[in-house]
This record gives sequence, C-alpha cells and structure tokens, in this order.
Amino acid sequence: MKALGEILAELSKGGFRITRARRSMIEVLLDSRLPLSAEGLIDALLGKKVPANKTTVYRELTFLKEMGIVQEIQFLHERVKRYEVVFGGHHHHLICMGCKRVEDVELEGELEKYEREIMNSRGFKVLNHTLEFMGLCEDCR
Amino acid sequence: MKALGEILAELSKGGFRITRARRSMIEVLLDSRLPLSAEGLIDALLGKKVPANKTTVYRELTFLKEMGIVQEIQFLHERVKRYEVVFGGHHHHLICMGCKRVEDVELEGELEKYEREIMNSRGFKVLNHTLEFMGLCEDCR
DNA sequence: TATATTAATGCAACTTAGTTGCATTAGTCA
DNA sequence: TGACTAATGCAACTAAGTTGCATTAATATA
Repeated sequence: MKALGEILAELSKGGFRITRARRSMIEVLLDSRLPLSAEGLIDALLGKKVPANKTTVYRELTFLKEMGIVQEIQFLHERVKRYEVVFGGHHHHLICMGCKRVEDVELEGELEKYEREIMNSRGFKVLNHTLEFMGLCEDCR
Repeated sequence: MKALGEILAELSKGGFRITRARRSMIEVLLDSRLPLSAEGLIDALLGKKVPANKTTVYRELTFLKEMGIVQEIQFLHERVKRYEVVFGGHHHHLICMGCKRVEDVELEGELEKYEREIMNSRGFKVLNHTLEFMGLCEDCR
C-alpha cells in the first residue's frame, strides 16, 4: 500500500495533473479501510467539503484503474462496484453477511496448485482470479 | 444436475404451476453449457418461439433462485448477472479472456484449508465462497 | 367438464448505476 | 503571466433490472 505522496508524485511524473478532486479521491480511498462504491466515495468527498461530481468521480475511477492505482471489486451480494487502492500483495475479501463489513485476507501459498491442475487437465492458462469468502465475522456469529 | 422432469415434479409438488414460460426457461438453462444472462435467456426463448417478457423472465429467475434450482453468478469482467441450473457439486468457472467462453471446474479438496485458517486467525466463519479464474483457453493461447 | 381460485403474466412506467458529448475551468510549463 | 490542454461539470442518455396493477391461465374441486 503506497502513501499519498508517492502516488501523486508518480502521477505528476507521468504528466497528469494533481487536481483537488484527484487528490481528495485518492485520500479518501486510502483512508477507507473497506472498498468504497462510487456513491460512497461521493458522500465521503461531500463530507470533506470537496465538490464531487458523478461524472468526474466515475472518470477518475476509470483513470486510477488504468494507472493501476485502484482496483475494482464486484461482490456477489451487491449490484454496485467497489474500489480500493491496490495493495502491495494480491489479496481477497471476507464479507460478513451479518454486518456487511468487508475485511482483507492474504492467503499463504494461494491457488497455484489449482492453477497448475487447470493448466494440465484443460490446457487453460490462468492469468488472474477472484476469490471472496462470505460468512459471519467474529462479532456477528 | 437434475433432469427437467425431476425439477418440474418438485415444483409441482410444492404447489407451483408448470407454465410454458417456467418449463421453457428451465429447459433452456439445462441445455446451455454456459451460464446465461437474462438477455441471453430471452433470446434463446424467442428462438424457440416461446414468448418471453422481460418482467416474467426476471421474476422467474428470482423464483428459481429462491427454490435453489438456479444460481446467480457475477463475473468480474461483466456488468450483467448470469444464471445456471445448480449442479450437484459446488464448482467454479474458467473465464476465457479471449473468446469469453465460460467453463466449469470442480476443484479437489477445495478451499477448506483456507477456511480453517480464516476461522482460526480471524474468528470469521466462512459459509460460502466464490472463485473464478480468468485466463486463456486452449484455443485462444 | 365447467368453475373458482389465485399463481403467473405482461405492459408501462420507474429506478439505479454508469456513460457520453460538449462547452467551460483550472493545473502546469515556458 | 499567458498558452496549452487535461480535467471538470452539466444535461441528456443507456442498460439492467424492478414495481404496480389489471389480465390471463394452470390447477383443484365440484
């Protein structure tokens, strides 16, 4: 997980402008410990008195995705997409069906075994995967 | 994977009516070797000269989900939801980024190891999970 | 087989999430 | 400080799915 300054420097070096909306969006996403929807992001911005236009927010999210700064997540139990700042390591989510909170998990060893298996038995080359666990968190059990 | 007759008998026993739309939708879903979107389902029905109203199709999909006959799948690379008849065993998908085809995979041993790990380290009780692999199929590599 | 009951249907109008075109604004560099 | 153009914001649009309500038809019963 990078710091705000690092991200901004990287963008600046790439010839992109550091606007109020851009900076604030990255700040909000960095501060949120769970992935935000576009709507949630707009609310957070308005809460910080940062003008947040829907079009701008969606366009900026597309941009930040292309830059590899944020990633988009689609949870099965929701219609909307969520966004989070890309983490150092690839990780997954624990989604509590009680309180709807989302936590991150990193898994040891990952799914390489399965990916090899799939390659061998099907000739299918896995390039990426998504994995989400649904259940009940400690508080909701 | 159940046969059409079985499914219809089960519904009938439950006091639900066997209508043309209901029978045809289950038929189409059983025949499709990949999960269908609502739109794809409507097209398939029209192709069979079965009148297919959007509202009816969505309502029937909701019903079939509630009955545990079909399951809804959300792929990360798509906006729409897809539906498939529930299989005997829990399974996952291989999504080809080239030709967009979807194949099923069943994994040995599954993710129990991770689910135990998550329970032990976080106190989070996993009840369900989703796992999709994105990559290139044999033909597209 | 006819009839009553109500599950299922279908239209139209709506909602939600996200997108597009285009004129305007504001970062950045010289 | 000004020129350049990336980024913005409005309004209008699209796609996917939903809702209310009057109508139709599957089934049980007489």
